[in-house]
Amino acid sequence: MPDLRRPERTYTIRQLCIEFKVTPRALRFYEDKGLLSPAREGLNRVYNYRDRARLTLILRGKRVGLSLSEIREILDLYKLGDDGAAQQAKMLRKFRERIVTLEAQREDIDHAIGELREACESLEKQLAGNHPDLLPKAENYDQVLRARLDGVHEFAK
Amino acid sequence: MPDLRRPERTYTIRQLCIEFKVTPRALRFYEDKGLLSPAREGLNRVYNYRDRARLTLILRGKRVGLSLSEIREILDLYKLGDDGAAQQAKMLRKFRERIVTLEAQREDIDHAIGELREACESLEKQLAGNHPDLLPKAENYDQVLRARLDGVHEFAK
DNA sequence: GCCAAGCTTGACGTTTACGTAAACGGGACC
DNA sequence: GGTCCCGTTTACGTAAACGTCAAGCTTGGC
Repeated sequence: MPDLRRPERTYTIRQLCIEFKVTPRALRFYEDKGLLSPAREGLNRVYNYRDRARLTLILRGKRVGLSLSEIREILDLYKLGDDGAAQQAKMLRKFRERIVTLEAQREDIDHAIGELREACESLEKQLAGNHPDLLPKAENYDQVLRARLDGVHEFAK
Repeated sequence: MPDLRRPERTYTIRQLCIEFKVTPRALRFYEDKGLLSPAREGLNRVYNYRDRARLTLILRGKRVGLSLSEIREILDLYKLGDDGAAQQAKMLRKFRERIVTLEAQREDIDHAIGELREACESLEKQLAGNHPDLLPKAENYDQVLRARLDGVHEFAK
């Protein structure tokens, strides 16, 4: 019996689904699209730690707004490794482009957060004056913190 | 003839499309979905500065990954203003939720940017050693800066 | 031996955010 | 008077990212 914390550890489709809060359909879909290619044991899929790492990247990519095909491109580029210098140069350009895009997105997000904070403050003031009973309390930091430490992301949607 | 910089300024659909780099179809679609409601001059749409501001918010929302219906919700909440305290409380909760989501997204983006930077550095080193001719130069800061000052965002896609 | 649980592969349905084409109206220009 | 050009509505098409059956295999438990 293998040490469950070792890289030799493997996962069933369901285990990964539960851990990352996705459906089996999604994982099969990613496989269809060439983003994952787990081993098989008979017909059943067997995911290893590399598949798990790729899934992490896939989901992160999704969270920052990349399409599956864009994610696939990046994953493929990684895979190519040191195939040819020309490929590497192309890869470098792509990465730089992506960085610029992401930085712009970051600015948008900061902007949005700023506006939302202001709106919250103004709302809090109004409510504090008129209906302090209705004033929802700020989040429980303990909970938020634990969720983050657990790697849980249930904020989406 | 009105001062074009004043809030009284109005816009045709095409003017807004060019300024924000969207298609007429998109603006009509947003209207269908209740995100915009420009005045009419006969059949023709006439957008004022408030419509323009809403469009700015719509596009920013899109950039940070909100769906049109989510954007509509937020816009509607703004519109409600000080209708009822209960509505305000709901709005406050929604805004706080949205902030948490956006902060998580920002972390993802930072993470992704970090990884991409590392990958770039490693690629640059390899290329510098083997094929310095193929090494693409970092972006022209002048260009990037001017684009930003112009409010141009052509990084997407 | 059988049934339920969990896996598999199709295959069709759904939502979102538009694209695209058809058919029409009204000014401006030549 | 024709013809662009810009605008309109209506309507069907599409790509992405899955959801949702349907039908079948296999494996453990009773």
